[in-house]
Amino acid sequence: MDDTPLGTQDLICFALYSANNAMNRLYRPLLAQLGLTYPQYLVLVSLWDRDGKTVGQLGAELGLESNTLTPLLKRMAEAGLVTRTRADADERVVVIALTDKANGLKAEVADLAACVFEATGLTLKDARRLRDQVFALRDAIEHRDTRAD
Amino acid sequence: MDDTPLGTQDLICFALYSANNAMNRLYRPLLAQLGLTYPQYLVLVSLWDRDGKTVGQLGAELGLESNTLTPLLKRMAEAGLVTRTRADADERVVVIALTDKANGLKAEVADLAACVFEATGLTLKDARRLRDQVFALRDAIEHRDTRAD
DNA sequence: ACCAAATATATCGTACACGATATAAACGTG
DNA sequence: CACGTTTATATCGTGTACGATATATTTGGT
Repeated sequence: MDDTPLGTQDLICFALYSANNAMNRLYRPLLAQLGLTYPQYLVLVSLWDRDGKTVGQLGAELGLESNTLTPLLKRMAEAGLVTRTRADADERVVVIALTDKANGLKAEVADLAACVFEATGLTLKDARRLRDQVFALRDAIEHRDTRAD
Repeated sequence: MDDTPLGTQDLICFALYSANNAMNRLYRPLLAQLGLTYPQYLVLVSLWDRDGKTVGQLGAELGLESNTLTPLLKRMAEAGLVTRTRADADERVVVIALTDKANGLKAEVADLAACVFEATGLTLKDARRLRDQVFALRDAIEHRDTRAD
């Protein structure tokens, strides 16, 4: 019927894709000064909220699985940022805990996050609204059976 | 002043990150049936709008550079989806053109895009508004001198 | 016409993401 | 208390992204 000549600039998925890439390009050099990557930064933020999460709990929060998290956490452990310990109660579980070195980065990371927020040019209110809309979109596509088979 | 105990769920960058990951997880199995990855899909959409773009033009549109595009386009060429030709006028430039095989995917890709849009659960109006807000955020962080030195 | 600077791709190394699969520990039902 | 099932993490291969760097072509000033 309609030819729907959709260009890349019309797609909401491309908006997310290119905005996420741009955000990474903004974060990368700042985090590199601290020896961190973006997902490693997320792990720190998550553990500063509550330390001692398991790999599975981190994955549930960040939307990642062990195939991504295990090597990432091993790199963080090698860098002296976290410890990886098998739980006593259940030997399958690995508990991730922050080191003093990681806790020492807290202030610098807070500055960096403020700097990034300022770069968005958004008011706190607008940022919250946009954030929640993006989360809602994520949840919509995550919890949907595509029924494509 | 304030300790701002920001968790991952408070960050707009994490909203973008996790929504983009979720979008990829939605697209991936659908595109895999057509032998495509997500950025390869973007290349097709871009070239369906106007065929015969150079690597640099594709990069400007998609926000990527030759370090990402060159291997990606080589894989697409190996898969028989595009041709890569040095321009006569300027031998530095590589022109990317669609093959018949790529054009044959147009209808299936259109179905797929419609399916993804439906999964967002958004009205056309809301999707456009959100898309433009996300693009605006991207442009804000892209065109800002972080002045972090 | 020469040659330094600019431009367009390409190459390389690192670190994600992810589907598929493997391994090992804990659990449950008989 | 055996043993199949479930659960938690790990491993592997592929394909991005990206900074840094390399290569090749073109351009511009003299």
